[in-house]
Amino acid sequence: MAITTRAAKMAETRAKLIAAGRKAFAEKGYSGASMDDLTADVGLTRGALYHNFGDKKGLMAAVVDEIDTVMATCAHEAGQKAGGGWKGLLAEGAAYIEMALQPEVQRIVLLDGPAVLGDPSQWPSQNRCLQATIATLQELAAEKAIKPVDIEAIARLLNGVALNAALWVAASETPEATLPKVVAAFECLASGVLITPESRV
Amino acid sequence: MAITTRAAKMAETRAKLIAAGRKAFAEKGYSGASMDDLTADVGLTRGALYHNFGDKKGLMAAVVDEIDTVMATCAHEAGQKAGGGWKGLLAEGAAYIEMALQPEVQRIVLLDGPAVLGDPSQWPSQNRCLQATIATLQELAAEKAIKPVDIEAIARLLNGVALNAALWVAASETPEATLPKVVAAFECLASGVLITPESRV
DNA sequence: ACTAACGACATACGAAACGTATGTCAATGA
DNA sequence: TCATTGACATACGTTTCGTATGTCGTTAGT
Repeated sequence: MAITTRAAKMAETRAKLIAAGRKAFAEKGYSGASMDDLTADVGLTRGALYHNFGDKKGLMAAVVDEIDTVMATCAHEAGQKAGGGWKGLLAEGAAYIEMALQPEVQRIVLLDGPAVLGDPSQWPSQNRCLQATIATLQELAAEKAIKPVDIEAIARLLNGVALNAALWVAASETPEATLPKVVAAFECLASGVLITPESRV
Repeated sequence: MAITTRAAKMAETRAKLIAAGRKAFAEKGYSGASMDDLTADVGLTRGALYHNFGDKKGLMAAVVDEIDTVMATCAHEAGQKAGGGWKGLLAEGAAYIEMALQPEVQRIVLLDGPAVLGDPSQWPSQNRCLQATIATLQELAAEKAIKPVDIEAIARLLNGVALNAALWVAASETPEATLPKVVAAFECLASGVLITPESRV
């Protein structure tokens, strides 16, 4: 069944380039990554890259989208597993923070991503994550559990807190010790939107 | 009094390069800024740049430090003017958010800065701002006004929220309309650290 | 089945831009 | 006055990106 149709081969090429991009961007940063070296690592040349992704930034966008999509999915699943609602929201944030312990995530998504692709809130993958947060908040708003504030604003800021918290944990000298403190602080700030101060749904 | 001692001339050279750096980095981004063009704009060459700042990153660090120091000072003054304490903390955050409406701040400090210089919480200027926030929080903690959480964690996250909020406002299509919503959301989240839910000191 | 067209990728080329190594000129100190 | 130092300019080599062109296998039409 090793039939190699063109489409399959091209998909394989794209996958190989994205994988090489993840590695190179994570290890050397965006500007430090050479497209010559990167493509040679998987037995290709820059021709394949420019044909598939347009330019260096195009590959970066594909890499960021892949990583960020996985992050959003994992965070959402963590929220569902926690039962949704308020606890789900907290679990989602905590999951997001923990994922950023990975150097790959930190370097590519948190540091170089915004510089190369612009404000993260404009990324399609971030929008998916944002929509999930907004949905949860609307659910809570319907239950009159949270204050009457702009939901999108809160959702964006909450995501931003998680993202920033992740950055700090990653840069910390003792990430394992910092993580619980950050998660607690995150939950503390998040509780600001609750009407009943110590509500634990 | 136009005595041009060497030290004064060198300081003037540094100032001219930093000013040119602010302009070039703001308009073209870090990687897009050419050191040849940048230095030529102020009647110098790359020789002066590499002699004074070591490399391109060195100039970027000087530019970021200058801008960020001004931001920290302004934010602190806004906090003092609001009377310190809880209201001071909110005013500080709001001031920080408003400053990021400037494209120069957004591009250099919020986007390229972290990518080039690493996690902002490691910058000396950010540390000064952080210390101010920590001091205010400790003051509130002494009054038993806030929950018993890790103060440094809260301070870092609060700064992070402000920074992220600023980024969103700046990227927004209608910054003026977004700003009040974001500030309200910021205050909402910040209130999470308060023990008494609706405390307005 | 044969050929023409197309798509995927390689190769060659030109144009920056960075960092360094070297050169130059003015200011300082003995 | 003269040697030395420091601030800056100039020249050079290397690296890298993006494009323009070339090549080969595959598909479609007859």
